[in-house]
Amino acid sequence: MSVPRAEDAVIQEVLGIFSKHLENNNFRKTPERFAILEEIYRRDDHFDAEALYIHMKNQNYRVSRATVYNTLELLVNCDLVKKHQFGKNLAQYEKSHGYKQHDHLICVDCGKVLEFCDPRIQQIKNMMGELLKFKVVDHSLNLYGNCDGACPKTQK
Amino acid sequence: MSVPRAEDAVIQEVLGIFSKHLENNNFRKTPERFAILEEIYRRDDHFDAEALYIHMKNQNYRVSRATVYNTLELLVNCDLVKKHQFGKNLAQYEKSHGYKQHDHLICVDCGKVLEFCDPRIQQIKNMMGELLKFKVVDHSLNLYGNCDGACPKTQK
DNA sequence: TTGTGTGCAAAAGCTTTGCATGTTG
DNA sequence: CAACATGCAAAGCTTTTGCACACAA
Repeated sequence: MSVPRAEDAVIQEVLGIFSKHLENNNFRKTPERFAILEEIYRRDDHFDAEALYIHMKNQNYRVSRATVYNTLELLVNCDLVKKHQFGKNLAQYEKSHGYKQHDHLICVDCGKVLEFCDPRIQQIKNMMGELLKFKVVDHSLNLYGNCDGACPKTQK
Repeated sequence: MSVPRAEDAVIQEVLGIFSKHLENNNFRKTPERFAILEEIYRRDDHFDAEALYIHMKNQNYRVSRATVYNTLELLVNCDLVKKHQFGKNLAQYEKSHGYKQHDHLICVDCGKVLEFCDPRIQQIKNMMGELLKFKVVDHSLNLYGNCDGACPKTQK
C-alpha cells in the first residue's frame, strides 16, 4: 500500500476536485468522504453501493451504508461518479472523471457490462431535443443481449 | 360500459393472442388474467403496477397485487406489454401490441414521457453487436431533460 | 462551540413469496 | 380431483431516515 501507483496521480487529481466541490458548497471535508472517493478510484469497472460498503468494511475502514450512499450522491453531483440503473434494482456506479461519454452493452445471462461509443447518439439527442422541444441534458442507452461464446451462463 | 368502442377490436385481438399464449404454455385461463389485460388495453400511455392495481380495485374488481405482478410478467413475456425502468424504482409498463419500436424522452422535472423513433438506433445495435460479439436482443434509450416552456415544474 | 456528518438501526417503498383456499382443466 | 392460480400478509432487498454522538470549521 505504500508503493506509489500509476493511478496515484489520477487519485490526487480527483481528491482535489472533490475537495473544491465540498468547499464551494460549504460541505465538510470528512475523512470518510475522501476515503470513499479514493476507494472508488482504486477499483475498476462498475460496482454497486453494497459492494463498495463491504469492500471498505473488509479493509477495516469504519463507514456506514448511510455515508456510502450520501457520498455517492455528492460524487455524482460533481461528475466524479456516474450512476447507472441496468436492472430494476441495485444501482451501479462507475468512476467518470476523464472518461468520455459511452454507453453500455449488458449480458442478461451473466451480467457482464461492456462499453461502447457512438457519435450517432449525440446526433439523435440534438435532433430529438429540437424536434420535441425538449432540453436534453442526459441519456442512457443500454443494449441487452448475451455475450455468446464468452458467456459462462449461456450454456444452459 | 355497454357501448361498443373503437378499441374493442384491438382488445379482442390481444385477448386472443394472450389466450393462445396461455394455451401454448399450459398456463390457466383465469378471469383475473384476462381482466388485467383488458384493463391495460383500455388505458393509455404508461402506468405502473400499483396504479393498475388501484384502478382495478376502484372498479370493484377483486385482484391482488401478486396477481397483477404475475400477470404483467406473463404479458411482458408474450410481447403484449413492455416494461420500462425510467427512474430507479417504480417500473413503468405500456401496451405494446402493434406499436412500432420507439424510445423515450423523460422530463426530469415533471415526469412527462414522450416517445420517438430513430432508425439509427437499429444501426447502432447491429454494428455494436457485431463489433463486440454480442447477440443484442433488446435495448433501451432514454433521453433525460426537461420539457421547457411546457413543463409545469420548470418555473422553479 | 456549533451545526453538520456519521453510525446504527429502524423505516420506507416496490416487488416477491409462503400458505391456505379456490378454481381450472 | 389434482395441480395450479389467487388473495392476503409477511418477507426481501435496496435505499432513506431519525436520532444521538462525534467532529470539522
